[in-house]
Amino acid sequence: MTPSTLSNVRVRFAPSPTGYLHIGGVRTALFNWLFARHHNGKFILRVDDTDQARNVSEALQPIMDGFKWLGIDWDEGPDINGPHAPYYQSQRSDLYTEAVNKLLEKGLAYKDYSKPEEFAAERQAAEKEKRQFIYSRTWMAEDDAQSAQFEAEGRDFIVRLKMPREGKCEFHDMIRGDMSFEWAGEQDHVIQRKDGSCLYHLTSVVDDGAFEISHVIRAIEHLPNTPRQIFIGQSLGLDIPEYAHLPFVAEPGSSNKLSKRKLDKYLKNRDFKVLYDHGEQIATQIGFSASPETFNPVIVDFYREIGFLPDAIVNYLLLLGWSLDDHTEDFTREAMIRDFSLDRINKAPASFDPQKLTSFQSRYMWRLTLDEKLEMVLPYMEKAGMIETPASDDTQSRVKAILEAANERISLAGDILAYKEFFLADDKIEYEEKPFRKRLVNADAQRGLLIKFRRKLPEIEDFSAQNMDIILHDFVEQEGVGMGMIVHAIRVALTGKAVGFGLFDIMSILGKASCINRIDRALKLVAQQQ
RNA sequence: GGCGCGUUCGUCUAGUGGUCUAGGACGCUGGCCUCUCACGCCGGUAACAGGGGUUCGACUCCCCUACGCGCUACCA
Repeated sequence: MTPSTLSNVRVRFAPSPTGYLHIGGVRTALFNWLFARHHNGKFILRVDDTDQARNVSEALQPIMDGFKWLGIDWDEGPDINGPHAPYYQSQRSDLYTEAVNKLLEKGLAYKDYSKPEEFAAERQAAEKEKRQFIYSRTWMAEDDAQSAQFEAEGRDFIVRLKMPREGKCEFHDMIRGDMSFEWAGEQDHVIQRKDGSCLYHLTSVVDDGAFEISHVIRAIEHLPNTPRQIFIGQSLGLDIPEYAHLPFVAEPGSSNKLSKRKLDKYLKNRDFKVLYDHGEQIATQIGFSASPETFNPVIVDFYREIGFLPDAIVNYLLLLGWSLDDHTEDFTREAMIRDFSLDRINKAPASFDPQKLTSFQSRYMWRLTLDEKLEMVLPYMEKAGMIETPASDDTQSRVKAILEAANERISLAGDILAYKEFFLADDKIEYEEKPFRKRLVNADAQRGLLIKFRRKLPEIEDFSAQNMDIILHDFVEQEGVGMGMIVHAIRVALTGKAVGFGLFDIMSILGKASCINRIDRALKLVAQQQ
């Protein structure tokens, strides 16, 4: 499919205002967005708020913010409107009522005066006999006279679709091919409640028609709903859109659908655990600006909070159910818009893999320039109280030096918080117990070397990494020992840690005075322990 | 129960009847590099759900079974 074969592409994503943006929803929205952009069409956001009465804007904001952060923009929708406003379903009820009336007039829907118990009894009887349930339409009123009669009995009505009971509904799915469903398998679905409010199938079809939606790209769970929606659309005389049903996103290591109702469970999921713990460590240091309920690896806020790059997430999600070929994995926005096509979407569910997402994130992070990294990292350090706000030039250059030295060790912006020892006063360093004992307390020879090395420091003028490299190598050569004999002791004395980036970088960033102070203090603490 | 969708390494996937002793990526793993960690480099592990057809030939087409998922709501 090339842009020239399709014109006037209009697609939509219809989130309900839940207060957070779910990762599966992002993927569906992304595919819609990509399809629209590829065909120079429009991507529309419609708010599915028929249920929620209040706080819609509050619950919608995080969703719109999430999309904006991810760089998924819409051409028509709540905050910007467009030719078919309003974009809130709660504000379009007149249209739905009108549609219901039209259906009623045409005899393609009917008022049903059954009481819920009566209807349920019929259904249960069918279930008991293990036969398919087909409503008897006993309480169906097809004209005013019948209605009056039922109403005289004190009955209320709801509106049901008068579904065909023979023949087939056939349609083409752009991902799955030709579909065929028996009409007999369909129920007389309710489209309007007793209180006049309308149900999803009706509202969705009416709005798709009103918005002139050309392609409905949505999750597979809607596939069996399609016949009844086509029925509604045809009954209303609307153009039927093309359909494309996406495979769902499954939980890590499982074929269960990733659900927004199982947030708590996911915190315990084995594959999510590592990511979550990593994130939590960062979030606790900056004081959780995301709400705890949305701090969850199935929600976009989580990733934003701890310093993921939107491009990494989008690139990862793109490949969850879609591929270009057998080797291309990195896509710029331009490339994905250019290359995206519905016919390369997979049919099978794809399970969400936090590890692979993380590997995309790392790659994207590493590609950033020093200044870009600085920009990302500074807010985290400020929020954690590690540096002053705004950061002085001195601080910024120290952070840059750390960024350069740490290099690939930083995958998320929040990872910078692991280097707080460079911003602590020399007498505030905390020593990790095990390496402190192993490299200093219980290592007489190493400690001896450290003391010797310490004595040389005051004479050194040039504390650059290059020079410290030369000096230390000379030192071990003179002593006739390997680097391993002294390096660990110095590192522990300077940073309190067993692991970290290159020692020469550490010394250079810290500078002469700090190095001396920290070694002296470590040595003093060792003496106290002996 | 009925209807529908799906099933290639642990995971994401390539594969559209012969190029497949099934390719790539993430993960895991052995080694190298090395001041630790990370990066990088070289190597390894591991899959066509099962059974019948069709065909000279099937991962690719058809059927059945199994398993998974969904719809069957006055949810979306």
